[in-house]
Amino acid sequence: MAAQNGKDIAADAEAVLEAIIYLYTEGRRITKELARKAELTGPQLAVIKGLEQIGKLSLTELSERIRAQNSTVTGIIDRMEREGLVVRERSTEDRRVIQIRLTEKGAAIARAIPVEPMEVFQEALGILTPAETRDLLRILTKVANRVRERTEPGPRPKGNQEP
Amino acid sequence: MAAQNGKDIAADAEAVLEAIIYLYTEGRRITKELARKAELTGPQLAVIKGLEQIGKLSLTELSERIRAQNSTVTGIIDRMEREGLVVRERSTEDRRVIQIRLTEKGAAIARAIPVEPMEVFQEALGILTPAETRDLLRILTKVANRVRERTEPGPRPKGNQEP
DNA sequence: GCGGTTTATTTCGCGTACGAAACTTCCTTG
DNA sequence: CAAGGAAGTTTCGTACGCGAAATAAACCGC
Repeated sequence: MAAQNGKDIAADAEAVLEAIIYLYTEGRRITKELARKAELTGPQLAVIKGLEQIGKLSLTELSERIRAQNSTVTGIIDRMEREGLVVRERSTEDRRVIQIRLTEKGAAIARAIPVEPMEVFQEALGILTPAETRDLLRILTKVANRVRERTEPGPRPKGNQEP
Repeated sequence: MAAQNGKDIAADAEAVLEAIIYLYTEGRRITKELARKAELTGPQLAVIKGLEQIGKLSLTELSERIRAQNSTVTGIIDRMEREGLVVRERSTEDRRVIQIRLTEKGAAIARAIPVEPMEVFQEALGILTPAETRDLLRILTKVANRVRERTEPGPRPKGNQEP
């Protein structure tokens, strides 16, 4: 029951990071491959699946959903509109917002792709025992919260010292 | 001690994935911010730190180190060479390979950036008990190996069914 | 109802990121 | 040693991905 020294901890941190990077990039790769069968890119598949579930989303809502900046999503929607997969519609209530919805072509593709990208992970996580899954979630959450604390010191994500 | 049903497991998988995505993207964000202080980008910082450690690397070795394709790294090195941070040298033994090493300017910047991006994670992992760290590593490795099995079926990563 | 601020989206410039094809050099094998 | 393949790098085309600035519409207080 020797306590771990600094070197061990550093090595473990490195290994954990390795694993996280591997899982993340592999997840992206799998999503991309899945999308390719429908002539889509990864982000485009995420958009189509999001719209299929909700039906209609503003550009900002879509951005939050796929974790990207608005300026990025503008480009993605541009290309998808060019391909006839989605349409932009200006909202009548608030004329600043653009609603995005699937065309019939887009909806058909959404229906044709059965699985959520997430499912690959669910399958992999399925080999863990329930206790392991619980532990994993608990420990990861603990680490994530710690990182969050360190990187979001105050309640203001916008203000900074030089105007 | 009821067994978890499918819905619970799906929710857990989603939450685990959330945490992994969060940790990964946050890691990138932190690296990027660190790099910005030296007028670098994230990948450029990774290159400089890699070269500082090893001294000299071929483009392919560098690609593996920063987990990117050769064609991507070509562009990164182009820009870094333009900025006078690195130089390309054709190997005399094997004239196909390009060795990349830091210039004095690049080395100075490497010295000026004290921390490994990794340290933020080590700090965060520091709040775990040794047992938790071990468990985390063990479980993540188990999941990663499972994904690896599923995605690398045989010992030949190149062959496929249509020639 | 006018000026000032906020919110939603787009534009712009730059830097990855990837896969396929081209190019050069090296290495086999007949 | 010549033909052919393999390995290392670059080029090309396309698609993110981000932040800063621009634009347009809504809101707010008075």
